[in-house]
Amino acid sequence: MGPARQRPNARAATLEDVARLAGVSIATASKALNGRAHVSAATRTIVLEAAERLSYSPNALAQGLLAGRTGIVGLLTSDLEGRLSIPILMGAEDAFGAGRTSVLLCDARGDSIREVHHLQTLLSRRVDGLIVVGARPDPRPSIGRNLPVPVVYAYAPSDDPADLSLVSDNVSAGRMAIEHLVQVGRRRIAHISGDATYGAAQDRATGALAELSARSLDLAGGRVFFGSWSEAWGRSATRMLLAQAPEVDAVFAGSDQIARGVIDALHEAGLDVPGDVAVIGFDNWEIFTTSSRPPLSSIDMNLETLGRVAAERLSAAVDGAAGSGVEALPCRLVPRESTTSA
Amino acid sequence: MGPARQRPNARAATLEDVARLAGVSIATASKALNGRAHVSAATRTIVLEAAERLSYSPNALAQGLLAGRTGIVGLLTSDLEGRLSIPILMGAEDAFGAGRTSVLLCDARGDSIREVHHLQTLLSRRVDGLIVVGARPDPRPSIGRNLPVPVVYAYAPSDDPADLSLVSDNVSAGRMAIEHLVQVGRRRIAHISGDATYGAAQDRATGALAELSARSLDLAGGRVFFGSWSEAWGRSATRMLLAQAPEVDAVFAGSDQIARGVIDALHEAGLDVPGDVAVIGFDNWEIFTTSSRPPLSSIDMNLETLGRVAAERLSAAVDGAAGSGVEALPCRLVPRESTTSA
DNA sequence: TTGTAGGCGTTATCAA
DNA sequence: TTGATAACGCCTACAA
Repeated sequence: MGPARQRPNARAATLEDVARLAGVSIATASKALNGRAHVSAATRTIVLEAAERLSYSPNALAQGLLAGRTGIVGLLTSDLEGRLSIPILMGAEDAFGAGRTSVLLCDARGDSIREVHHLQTLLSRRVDGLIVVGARPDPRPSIGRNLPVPVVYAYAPSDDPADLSLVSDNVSAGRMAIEHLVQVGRRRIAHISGDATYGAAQDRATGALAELSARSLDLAGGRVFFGSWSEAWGRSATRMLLAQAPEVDAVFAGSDQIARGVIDALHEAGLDVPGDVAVIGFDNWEIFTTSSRPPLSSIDMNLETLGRVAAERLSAAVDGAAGSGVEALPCRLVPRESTTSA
Repeated sequence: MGPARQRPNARAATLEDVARLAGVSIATASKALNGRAHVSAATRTIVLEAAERLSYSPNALAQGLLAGRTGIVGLLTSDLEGRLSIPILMGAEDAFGAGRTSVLLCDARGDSIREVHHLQTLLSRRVDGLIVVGARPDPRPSIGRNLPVPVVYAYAPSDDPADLSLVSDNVSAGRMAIEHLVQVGRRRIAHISGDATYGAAQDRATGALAELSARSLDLAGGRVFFGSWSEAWGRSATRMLLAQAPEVDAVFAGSDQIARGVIDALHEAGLDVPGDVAVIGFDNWEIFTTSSRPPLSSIDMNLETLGRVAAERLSAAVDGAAGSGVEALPCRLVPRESTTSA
């Protein structure tokens, strides 16, 4: 019955342990610890000391059972690399406020069976909300209506318009890229992008073409060079481009990897970046942008913001009607030396 | 009282709802759903149908409260990019068996205050175990003894020998790299690595030197080129190397990024890879190994295995004494074209 | 100011 | 075979 000392792997102390050590009832201990009124200062002090001695930390399970909310949100992803999920997760953590809400991360690895399985596990754990992150920025199957928790899709929108989806505004990002290149004095701008079946690739191209057209400029090379999201494609497309439009003075690449291939090929052709040709990438993936020669300007999709807004929408949905439809969030241009003014 | 249809955001059904719909007691419904004996086949069918109709899924909180275990493990990381945590997380998920155990991911972002905070949150949520993933492969501060749950450190070991740590066997990985290069016919091998303050860099170099010495070979360039974990360092170190030891026929790079810089500089010097010089990297980071020209041989740290073993050790620790000390797990060599036999 | 008691959803024990 | 009941740890009306 003496004061319990910490022992290796001691079982966690309960409120009852604290109350007993403090010589008060469980109810009083609870009030004291939660800062409720109707507790004398002396009693409060005694209880707090007892809790301290026992390293008491309240059992969040029991609290959750009672409160009807767990303070946990599920993050269901298919993003093997984690390069999408992690920033989104961090944004969500920030928005919820560290400690108040935790994130349960489940990777379905592109397997819909596993996804359903994870979904059921998350629902069983009574998460307060769900963020679904797709692997590519195109509509993906909804995980279902009538779920007992609010759901927000991030990066990849749901194919059900009744769901709420948050995506990057790729159209305006395309405009942004062109606008920037024009501002640094370029006029003969080409666009080398990735897989044409990606909606994001189409959207970026649409935005870029719209902005060019608004400025009465033509696309260098006469067409968008769609291919694959690889460095190799960036190289070979650039060779084709140089053959068709040797006067090109800027390239808007659909990804940072493509941009690296573009720069590579430009160097091989004896051209200087940005002296002869300015290059801007997409994704702002640091390992590419900073190791590139010269450092690569790029467009950041603000994934942290996506996560933050997802968290806000979930919080809003808990107490009120959930939104629906697709919400496009702005991207951000990060200028570096590859597009320095000539 | 009629059968409840699913409604948008309907509250989750409880066991009591199922029992009522099936016309049995809560106890019977529980037994039927859990496949326990002493339930008639007819009753079981009725209960299962009721559960199905209500999309019943048991409240894991209530189960956990009773069972004294939550089926959740915490993953505490400082790995901003997620390139360590995600593979480790996936390995752990696999080992636990999907669905039986979920992983709560917390990123401390290198901030020890935040780390303590996350730790308390995780303990409060009564996780069954904790995996701590450091950002760099050197001893890191222990999160403390006498914790009420078992802890395994992965990638970065704890500085307290009483803790259990799982790390990659960098020494034997260094031997492995040299052995491979020798097997493809190389004799004049150099080692360009990263920051010398990293224990892993030292270990890999130690292993490499030991293997060279065992084969009576000298290190090309006469010393290990320590620098930084960057492509730029790979390039400049290679230039120095070529000036000092133009006869070099292989380079063991301390990371894939360094290896890319090495290959770059070799190409600039008019040398062929692997024709003139073979190059092997470290980390087996796919975006680098496959986009490299030629595709880069590399050493994989088997992070999934690290996660899997961490999960196994945690499971073992739950029912029995936890281990302690540092356990080194083998790496794996992935050959590609950059070290094809000459 | 303090303590008693009920309930959150589930499982297990024991009686019917 | 079934069902009432007691936990698990916590919070909160309400009673003392």
